[in-house]
Amino acid sequence: MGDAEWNPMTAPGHYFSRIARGLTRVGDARLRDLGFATAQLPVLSMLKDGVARSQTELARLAKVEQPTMAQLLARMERDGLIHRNPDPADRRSSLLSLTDEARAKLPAGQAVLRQGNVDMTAGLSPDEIAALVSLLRRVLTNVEAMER
Amino acid sequence: MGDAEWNPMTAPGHYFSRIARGLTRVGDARLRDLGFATAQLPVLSMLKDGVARSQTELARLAKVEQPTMAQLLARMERDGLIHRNPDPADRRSSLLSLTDEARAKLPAGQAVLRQGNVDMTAGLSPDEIAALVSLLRRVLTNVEAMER
DNA sequence: TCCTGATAGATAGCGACCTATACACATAAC
DNA sequence: GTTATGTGTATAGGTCGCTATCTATCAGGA
Repeated sequence: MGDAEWNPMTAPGHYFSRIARGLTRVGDARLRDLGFATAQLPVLSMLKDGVARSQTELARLAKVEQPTMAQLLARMERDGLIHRNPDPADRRSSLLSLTDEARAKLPAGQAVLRQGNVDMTAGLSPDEIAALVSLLRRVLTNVEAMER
Repeated sequence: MGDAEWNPMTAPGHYFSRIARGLTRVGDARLRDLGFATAQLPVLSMLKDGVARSQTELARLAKVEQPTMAQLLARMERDGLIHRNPDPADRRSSLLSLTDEARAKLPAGQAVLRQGNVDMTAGLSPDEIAALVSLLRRVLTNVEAMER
């Protein structure tokens, strides 16, 4: 095989990086007027309807490590999107919930991300989109298996 | 539609982020013994065979912004992977090239990344892999169009 | 030749991700 | 009850990506 000519830029793996970075850039640009960032939307969505959750729970659900979530939440608190209340059942823990401003703007933020998902599959038929999602799921399963 | 129930975690876009991060984590772990990082491989590959390139050229080819490449190259120089020589034709510019150590270890690093690309498509038929790459290319084209 | 606009790099500052580690509190085991 | 273990957060330190901005040099046209 032409392994001597193998180029990391044309390997499938690199497409994931470029697509993910591009989506984040576009998403952040489109969300900026709302005062949101792409990485915040999972948290905001998990706290909607008045649900209060702990930092660890949010990290687990959003699939990031706990210190990553700690930093993200610190910025969101700084920016007035969330606030903390002590967990009455566990003095180590705080429960996070949305501020009124964040709750009010959340639907618009979700709409922006939804539109981004539509835009990135422009020109793909419903069958092709379904095939893509199915393949992404299988690749993600493989990648998670590689981590152990 | 069930838009009220739309969840960013199950949107296609989020798969790209998780797959990309997972691939980077796995790649970095597998490359650590070699002293390489995933982000360095494009640079290393572009400088193989004694080719010397400028920082701007490397940034353009690797599809990252110039300051990103500047930092990456600074770390690589610190770690003894590359060195700079003044460009005789342009006093603003330096030409980067590989150190002997980096050149010696490059094939092993490329093999690690190649294997990662194989592992992440485990269980996919050649046709499915081809379909995935084709879909990724189309999505990337869409994402790049969204940035303008 | 001199000015003007393009280009190469450097630097500052920030976001989002990671690992490793420390600490406080909770809980189970004895 | 005391001890051991587990769990929730915090903190330190590092990589990689971005935008914005600055300086130095180059190159073309008046």
